[in-house]
Amino acid sequence: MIHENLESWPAGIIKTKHRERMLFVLKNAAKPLSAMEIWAEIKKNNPPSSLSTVYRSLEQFIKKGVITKLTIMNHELAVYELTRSQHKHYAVCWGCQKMFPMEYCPVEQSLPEMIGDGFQVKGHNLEIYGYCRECSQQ
Amino acid sequence: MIHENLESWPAGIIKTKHRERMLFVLKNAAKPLSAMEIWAEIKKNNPPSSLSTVYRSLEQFIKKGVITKLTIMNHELAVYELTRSQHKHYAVCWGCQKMFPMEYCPVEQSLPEMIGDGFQVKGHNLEIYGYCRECSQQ
DNA sequence: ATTACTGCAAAGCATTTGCAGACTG
DNA sequence: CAGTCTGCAAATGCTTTGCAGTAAT
Repeated sequence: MIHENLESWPAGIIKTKHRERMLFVLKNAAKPLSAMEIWAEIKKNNPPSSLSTVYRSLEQFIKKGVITKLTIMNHELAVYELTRSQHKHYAVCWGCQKMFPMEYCPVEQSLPEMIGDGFQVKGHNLEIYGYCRECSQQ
Repeated sequence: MIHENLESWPAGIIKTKHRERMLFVLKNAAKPLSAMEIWAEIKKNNPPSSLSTVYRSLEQFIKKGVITKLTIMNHELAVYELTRSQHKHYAVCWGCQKMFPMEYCPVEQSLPEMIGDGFQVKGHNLEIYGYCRECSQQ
């Protein structure tokens, strides 16, 4: 078991065991997690716990900007990740559904020129689709 | 009422009144439509009709590549649009939820260099978020 | 003490599925 | 005629909500 304390706690959110665990789990996740995946992790250390609590806490974190909710094309579940100062995009495999983080963001530098009509840009979401190395070989 | 015949009918899909109407509706839509919005349009001309038929036909069209399903961040509904040779992206307003089509795609030219690890790119999805002119003035 | 969080169970809602009948080619 | 589509109703599955009890400040 790893030490779970986070350096700082987001303002305006009451600290509980479950929520500490939630942030820890997301912080160490290699990919965005669904509510049920987060719940499964919490249950290991903090039973009892309920899915509805996870959803309610997610809602709080999202409202504070700590967590970002992603809805991936052709996935029915929503997934969640920590809001990072340097955001990531993912390549999603149509074969195995795995998500591969990408470092490069092609949108950043060309955004301003894209938007006319007084649209005030606050952020963006980009997903790449295709087949990962394993799935494309089959 | 406008003449509704489409120039060509997608191969491998049985032609019915409902489905002709579905494509017509999507062809003339200014934005991607949800299944329920499509259903509402169909009902005007072809009652009776049912939502489940719309979903089943959408599935067929998607499988043939005629229609593309989009899942927009922070919208709970999926929306659908005709698959166009020149794809579009949308700016989604956090205020009024309206979707504004954008002509420019910043991803196209820089895609190849982004993907390592043998990931075979088949497509992408990009959404811009923010506030439209009306909503940002409030 | 007051306010907010939690578990449980039930409700909500978009989407899917089963089935019998109707339509397409 | 065979195979597919359709409407209706019921089921599914993720997410939300109500409520009574518990924990946090």
